[in-house]
Amino acid sequence: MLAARSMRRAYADAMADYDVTPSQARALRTVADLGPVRLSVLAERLRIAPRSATEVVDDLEARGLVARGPDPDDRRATKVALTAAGEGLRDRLEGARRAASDQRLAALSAAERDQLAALLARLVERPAD
Amino acid sequence: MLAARSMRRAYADAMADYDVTPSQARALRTVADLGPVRLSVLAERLRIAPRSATEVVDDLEARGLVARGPDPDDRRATKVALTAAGEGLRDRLEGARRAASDQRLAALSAAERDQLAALLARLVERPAD
DNA sequence: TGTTTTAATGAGGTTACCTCATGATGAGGC
DNA sequence: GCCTCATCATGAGGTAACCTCATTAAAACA
Repeated sequence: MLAARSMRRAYADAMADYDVTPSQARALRTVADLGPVRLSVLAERLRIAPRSATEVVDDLEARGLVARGPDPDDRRATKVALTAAGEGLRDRLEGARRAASDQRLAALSAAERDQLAALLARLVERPAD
Repeated sequence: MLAARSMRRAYADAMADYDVTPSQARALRTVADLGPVRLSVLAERLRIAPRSATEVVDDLEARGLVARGPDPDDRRATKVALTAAGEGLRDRLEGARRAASDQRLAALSAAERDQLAALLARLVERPAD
């Protein structure tokens, strides 16, 4: 947990330059991953209430990073997609994240990194038994 | 990060039965670790503003888990210490935490756990260069 | 056709933080 | 010994990121 915390802090520091809150960065990444996505699906993926997703999207939209559009399959729903500005920021954030990650992981050799990844994967794959 | 998140969630679930918020649990652990401690030191250790430490301690004190007392060395300061009830709860929380941890780590052999611990320690010991 | 469900959002609340101001105390200069 | 300045906890008031519940529009079903 110590290692994870220090890594998360490194990520947060890397994000700090870009004037997005952690919650906005998470939402931006998720929208990028899912493509044009319904608010309710986004909420589920972010593990927040649908009402809260509305707010995060409001913020991102106000910053011009995402855009709301109609869902052709359901006129009640709204689809959220990245704008060009959103994609640009997403790429820069991803780069910063990767740089922070690489810097940390430089303490280990390639073989050790693989070993670590394998061990952690074993921990994760454990279902909720 | 995935592994850490799933572990943190397991911890949170384990805590959920005991009617303390994560921030209270953290403060309780920290007070337990530091013994009778000044509010300002507690704040620093928790990485929150001194004013915020006052609030957390207010909550814990209202629940009878910690008690404020004078600092013999400085009459401006207040020292916070666990009560008997606080120690009891701390022990129960620690037990739950350990149980959750053990359950997760059961996916690995003892040798693998040692290996994992060693690798993570290498990541952590990296100073902020 | 009418009822029920589902999608997003308005209204208002909570938690865990924050900053700034204040009163009491301690510490250094002279 | 007194004066100034720093430091301790806390009052007052604010914010971010969540929440629930109520509402409106549209879809699904019977």
